[in-house]
Amino acid sequence: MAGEVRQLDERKLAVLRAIVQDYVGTEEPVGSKALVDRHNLGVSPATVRNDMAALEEEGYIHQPHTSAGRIPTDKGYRLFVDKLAEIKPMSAPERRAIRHFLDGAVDLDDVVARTVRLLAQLTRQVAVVQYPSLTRSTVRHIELVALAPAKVMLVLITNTGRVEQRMVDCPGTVGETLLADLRGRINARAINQRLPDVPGLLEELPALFEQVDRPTVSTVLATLFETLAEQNEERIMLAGTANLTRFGHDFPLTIQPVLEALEEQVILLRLLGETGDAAMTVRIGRENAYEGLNSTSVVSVGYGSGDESVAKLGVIGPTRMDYPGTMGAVRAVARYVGQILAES
Amino acid sequence: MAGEVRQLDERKLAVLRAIVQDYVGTEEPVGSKALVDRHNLGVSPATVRNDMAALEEEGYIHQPHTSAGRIPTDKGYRLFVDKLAEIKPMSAPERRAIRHFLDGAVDLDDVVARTVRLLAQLTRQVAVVQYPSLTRSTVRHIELVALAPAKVMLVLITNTGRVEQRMVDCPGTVGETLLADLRGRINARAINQRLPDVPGLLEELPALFEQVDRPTVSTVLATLFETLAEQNEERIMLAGTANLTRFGHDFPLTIQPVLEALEEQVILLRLLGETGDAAMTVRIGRENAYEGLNSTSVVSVGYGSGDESVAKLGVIGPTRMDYPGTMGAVRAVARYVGQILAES
DNA sequence: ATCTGGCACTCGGGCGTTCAGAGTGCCAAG
DNA sequence: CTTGGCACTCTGAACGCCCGAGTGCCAGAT
Repeated sequence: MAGEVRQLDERKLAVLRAIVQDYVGTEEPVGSKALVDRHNLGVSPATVRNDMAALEEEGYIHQPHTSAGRIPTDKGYRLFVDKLAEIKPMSAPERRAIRHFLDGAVDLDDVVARTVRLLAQLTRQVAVVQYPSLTRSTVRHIELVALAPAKVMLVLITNTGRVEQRMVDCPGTVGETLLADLRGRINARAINQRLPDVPGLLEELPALFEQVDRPTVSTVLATLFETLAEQNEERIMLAGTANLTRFGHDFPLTIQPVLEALEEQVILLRLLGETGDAAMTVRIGRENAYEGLNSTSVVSVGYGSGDESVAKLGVIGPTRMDYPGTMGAVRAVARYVGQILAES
Repeated sequence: MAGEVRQLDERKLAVLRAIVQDYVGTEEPVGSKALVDRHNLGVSPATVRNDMAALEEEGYIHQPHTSAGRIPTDKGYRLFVDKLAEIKPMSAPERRAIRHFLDGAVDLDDVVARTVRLLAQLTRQVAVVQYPSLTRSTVRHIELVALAPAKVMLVLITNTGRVEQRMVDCPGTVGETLLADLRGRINARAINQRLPDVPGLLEELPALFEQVDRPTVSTVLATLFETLAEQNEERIMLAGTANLTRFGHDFPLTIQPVLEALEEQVILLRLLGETGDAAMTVRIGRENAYEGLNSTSVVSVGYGSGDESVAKLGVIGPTRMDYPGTMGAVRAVARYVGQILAES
């Protein structure tokens, strides 16, 4: 049949858009009168009421009680984000400020710290930034250092500036020549390779060494592979939790599960993990898998030094948030932090 | 004159103690009747009322409005903590659980992460743990690695398991022999020395090298000293912010400045910095320098691997907290994490 | 000298009532 | 299909009321 999903005509969409905008601004249910006043849709309140009834019928808005204004539902926000809103670009001064603020960073930690604070400030919400993950980055250098006769320190440096170090307890004494040899061979093969590819490239390495040295070589490599694989080392930085106080009126109930979620790196990582690599993702209310965040929305996007994403960042706010502005800020910050990473 | 500070007799103190205990339990102003019911002070409500009047006169308690019960003031809590309360020792099973939970840690990050979670769980408040500071610890090893002709990586490993690394851009090419020489001399002098003492011990080092190498040596040493001195690299880990929701009824107002404070490493570091090294410190309400924490209390103590403290930890909670229990938990956790550090 | 019971007083908070305003749905007319 | 009109609903603020918990004080008992 022709209209299995009933088509909403142009004006009804305009009404929905207006409702979302007003509600986000005032935090109060918005009625037909107020709507026609503030937005000049060229029709009367009565007409708007009819449209509202239709929108409610379709599940885009809902009224808390009879004779109150309307509030967008998750579905309403979803439609708004998908069809009705344009991402609001940052103004030139804002872009300059972002750029300038991030430029001051001295190392990777600092970049991430500045990014997350910046994002929290711009959006006035809770910001989350994932450290550039080891998985996507490439090897800049691998170093082996003898600390004691049978103790070696392994240091891995990535192109994103991240440094990981591990102690390796070797089965026997490790000579400096062996170490130098091993170091040379590892670096020759691994430099500029993506981390997940490295184990494959080093597989045949033990066979190239003398029989007696093979246990040592294998031990070192095992630790290296472990370090490379260690996904759980993915770290996250948070800022702007104080903005939670602006969440809603039914305060403690909403905020507690959110605070709990924010403490669980695992939950946050999963949250960001659901973000598509390149495109910006918006998860609204119930769309969030973790139910503590059922009354929040998450706007996230990947960022990276080159054209591909090495990590994600985003913000968490009430479903009633300024989506165009938030999305604009998130996109801009992701873009600039990517540039910074590429330069360093 | 005899009693410049009016002496509070034994019973009045007992009344104060009872008030604090009850208020902490119920969160409601406590009246004379309720007191004699729950604690068997062998006197009548009327007598208690007289005592209360005296206590109020002295500023230890106060009533929100006429005809309400009494609430302890900061001064009342202070007296309670100083004179009336005994730190509540952990039970044997609790101690075992602490020990067991901390024993599972695999590296320093993990120790700190586990400690802070544990503390938050035990006290049901916000826990803060400072990373073992570079200042107090000693050098285990210093490593120099040539990454490129004029680029050296410097790695500092401390006895607390902390690893710091820096890139050094040298004025000219650095030969491997020079590097080995320098590495040897530095380590010979610095190993097992306290970090702040190291610069003094290495001062004369450049003079021992050939004229041409001195700029390089000086550059490396400068970076090393910088790393040693870098107090601001002191990191802090937090947990239990969700417990803030149990703070009080006048919620958003109390919680916002606290959340803000928790995000500022600087504030937290200063907070912990005020802790006396060995003794446990309790700062109650207004005693906290930072005014956002004026309606909270902070219980903190130093911990360390040997007999001396390398860092601080503590909890932040409402002034109305269970001081004996909290202090017991803080002390126990500090003790055990110290042991763990000493072993590793 | 101290404790106790009694008593009058105060005040906050819960509860029901009232009232105004905002907003709705519906209908009949344009 | 839109509009103005109208009757209806419901919330939230304001008000008044009363109960009860708690106090301070005093006079008498120990």
